[in-house]
Amino acid sequence: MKYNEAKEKFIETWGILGSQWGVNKTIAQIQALLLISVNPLSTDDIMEELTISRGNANMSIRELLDWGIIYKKSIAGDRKEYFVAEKDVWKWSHKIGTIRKQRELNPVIELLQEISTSKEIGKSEEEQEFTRQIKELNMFTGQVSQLADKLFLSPKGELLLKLMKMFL
Amino acid sequence: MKYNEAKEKFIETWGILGSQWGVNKTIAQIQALLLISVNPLSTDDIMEELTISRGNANMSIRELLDWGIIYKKSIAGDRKEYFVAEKDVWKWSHKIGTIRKQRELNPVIELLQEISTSKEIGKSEEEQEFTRQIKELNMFTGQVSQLADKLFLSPKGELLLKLMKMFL
DNA sequence: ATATATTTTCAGTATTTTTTGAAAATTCAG
DNA sequence: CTGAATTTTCAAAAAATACTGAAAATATAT
Repeated sequence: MKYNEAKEKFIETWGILGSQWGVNKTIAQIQALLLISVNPLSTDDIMEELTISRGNANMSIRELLDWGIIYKKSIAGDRKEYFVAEKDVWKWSHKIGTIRKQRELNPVIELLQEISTSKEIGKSEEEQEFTRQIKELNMFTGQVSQLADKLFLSPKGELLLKLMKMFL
Repeated sequence: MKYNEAKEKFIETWGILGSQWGVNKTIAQIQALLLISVNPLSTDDIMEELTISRGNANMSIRELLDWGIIYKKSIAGDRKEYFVAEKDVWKWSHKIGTIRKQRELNPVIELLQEISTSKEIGKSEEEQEFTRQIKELNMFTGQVSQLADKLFLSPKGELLLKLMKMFL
């Protein structure tokens, strides 16, 4: 595969992956574009490369900045703002993971916790089964969540590497 | 929190979580409903409980059957079909994980692999940076993917439990 | 076989999400 | 300041996704 085809396919595929996992396609594509770019890119560069509107580019860039997985970079003698990606896979995946866990998973975990400990749920077969199932879910998510936190805490995915060596 | 409120909130929250992660809301809600239900439910039961149309219920149920996380169950002397959820968290999350990994992640992994080993990508700074970044991504996804496989292979999440004890 | 119950399909509709583009706001050099 | 360059905002349009409901297909009891 030649460079240009590879680049296009990568950006396209990354966008598809994003949208399948609840990340807006444009946002994923901008990250992909910046990830593989040597130089900082301006909003206009990004608009042109992905053929998207200024509004879309601006809002998507802002979201990536908010996630902390791309940075602003000014270029001397140029009024435009430029952007670069956080290139360390571990760092950006860590950030995405942490933010999404907090925003999306924590509400669920909290609800499971609250239901698990509620004293107001009765003892009928129906209500018991409900509580049992919620508790099981609560335990499971608790475990996964803790493991994820631990993984994310270790620098540069060292723990991940250790685990790999230990178990594979 | 009382049972009815808890049940409603759980189903609602599970639906939201699903849609944030690329799973249709109705599908997630049907799984939630069946998960906490003592008895098998018919299509009509599900339609009524979630106030959705027959078409929607039918198609969503089929998808859950395809994923293998709910089962058909016939009730003696009743012509209707009934459905029960796979209640073992480990089993159903394993199935979802495996299917989504294969459908959505594998195409990306394969592309990264192909680009990583392409002999047609040149040595300009631009193309080198591209290859470097793709290789890093390839290594990372390879590691995560292997760990995931390993986790999913161990029965009942024993490995997960071991990891927890070992590291926390 | 026939009638009835049940399930499936899918064209049309509704809803949600994403994108556009132009106006408004901001920034900054002279 | 002034005005050109740049960025931001957001109402409206477009696109993608999900849902409905009724007709068609299928299954089953008598």
